[in-house]
Amino acid sequence: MTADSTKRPRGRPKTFDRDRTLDVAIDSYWRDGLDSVSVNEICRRAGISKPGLYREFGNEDALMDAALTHYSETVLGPVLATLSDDRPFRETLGSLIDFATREETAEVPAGCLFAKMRSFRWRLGPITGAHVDQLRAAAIAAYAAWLQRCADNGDIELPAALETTATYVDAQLTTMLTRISAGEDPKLVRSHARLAFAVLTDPNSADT
Amino acid sequence: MTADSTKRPRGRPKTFDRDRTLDVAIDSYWRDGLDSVSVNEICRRAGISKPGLYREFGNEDALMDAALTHYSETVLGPVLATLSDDRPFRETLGSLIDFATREETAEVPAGCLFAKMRSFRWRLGPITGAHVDQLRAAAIAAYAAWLQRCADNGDIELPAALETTATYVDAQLTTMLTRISAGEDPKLVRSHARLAFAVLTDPNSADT
DNA sequence: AGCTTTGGGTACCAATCGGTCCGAAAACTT
DNA sequence: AAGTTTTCGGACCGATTGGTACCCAAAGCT
Repeated sequence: MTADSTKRPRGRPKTFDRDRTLDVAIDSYWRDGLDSVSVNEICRRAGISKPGLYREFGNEDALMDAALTHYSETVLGPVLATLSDDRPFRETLGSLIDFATREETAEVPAGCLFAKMRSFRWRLGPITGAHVDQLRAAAIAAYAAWLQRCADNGDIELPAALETTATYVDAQLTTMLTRISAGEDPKLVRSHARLAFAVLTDPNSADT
Repeated sequence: MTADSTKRPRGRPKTFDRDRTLDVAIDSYWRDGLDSVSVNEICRRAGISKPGLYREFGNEDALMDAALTHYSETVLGPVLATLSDDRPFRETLGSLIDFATREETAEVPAGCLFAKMRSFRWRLGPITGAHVDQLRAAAIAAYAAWLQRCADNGDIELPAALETTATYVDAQLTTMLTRISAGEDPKLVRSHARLAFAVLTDPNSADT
């Protein structure tokens, strides 16, 4: 049931390409950082007019939120979903580290748009800001569920309270993503990841 | 030999207070972040005119550099100097963590101006940027010397190459400072510090 | 007093920001 | 052909940015 000429609505046909604009916005924010890409710049890169963009998204806050929504559906969701797979702890952790230290390609920038938005948190508008908070809570809950399951399996031993450990994993991964985005050497960051997660992977003596 | 009325230079006497202006700049950059304090704002807060500031410092880059210089002399230097004290590893590490997770007071903002500049690195001007790079290298060298000495003493066992371990300590402390600046709970950050540095403080089985 | 020297701040500059007004353009309906 | 409806984008808005031209005030020297 493709729209036929008979189904054409009244008025001038729309030529604004929402998806393409969103792609440009995501890539720009992701690659260059939220604070160095203005609305003007996105319009320039997407080859659209500013009123067109504002008609479609409303304002900058809503544009960023739309970008985050699309990003979380296509990138973040799948990554967090792998936490539910029943694989050995070390294997899943390795996947997470690989994701966090992925090098930049022509198609996909390094780092993570969500991580960038988190470090930009206090400058975000109310819509995007609330969305970031919600996604952050969801990520930590996913980490917690994963860790709890691995602890129940005897796959790991929790080195601290579940909540503390989950936020620790979150903080370490976020830091890695930030550093990769900043252009640091992925090899070095991975070495640091091994040190940071040794407290989880190594059988260590319990101390005070 | 205080300058007497006889030693007065020609011309109109200077009323511009460089030290006070620098104090205002440091406090503003430190407390509010480099990216949210404009030159205009600093002039407003210091109660000086913009040309006055530009006559004294030249441009924004040089002003930031002057702020960083003063900060490194009064805050950063003393902290890194404690690394040369011959105290037990855990004690020195504890001091570093206390410094990094210090809560904000009326006089001293939380976090660290240098850490803020590092996360702002690619936006800094050439002068301040080079200065930050140099201070970063100095900090890592100080960490390396400290760790090497503790390893020689048998106080710790290096979990990785010296350079890797030194940059790891640097990265973890910087992350802590950033998170404290972002308003995170110091208690939680300190818990995470215990986890992150367990690889250094705990006697752990050497693995691959 | 006048001249020189130095420091002061008002008022401006072009560029950019997020955001909007409004008339032209392109389709369908009559 | 003449409306109606909808979307289009050029040109504009006020605010803010880093930075400066310029004129005047305040001092010592002659």
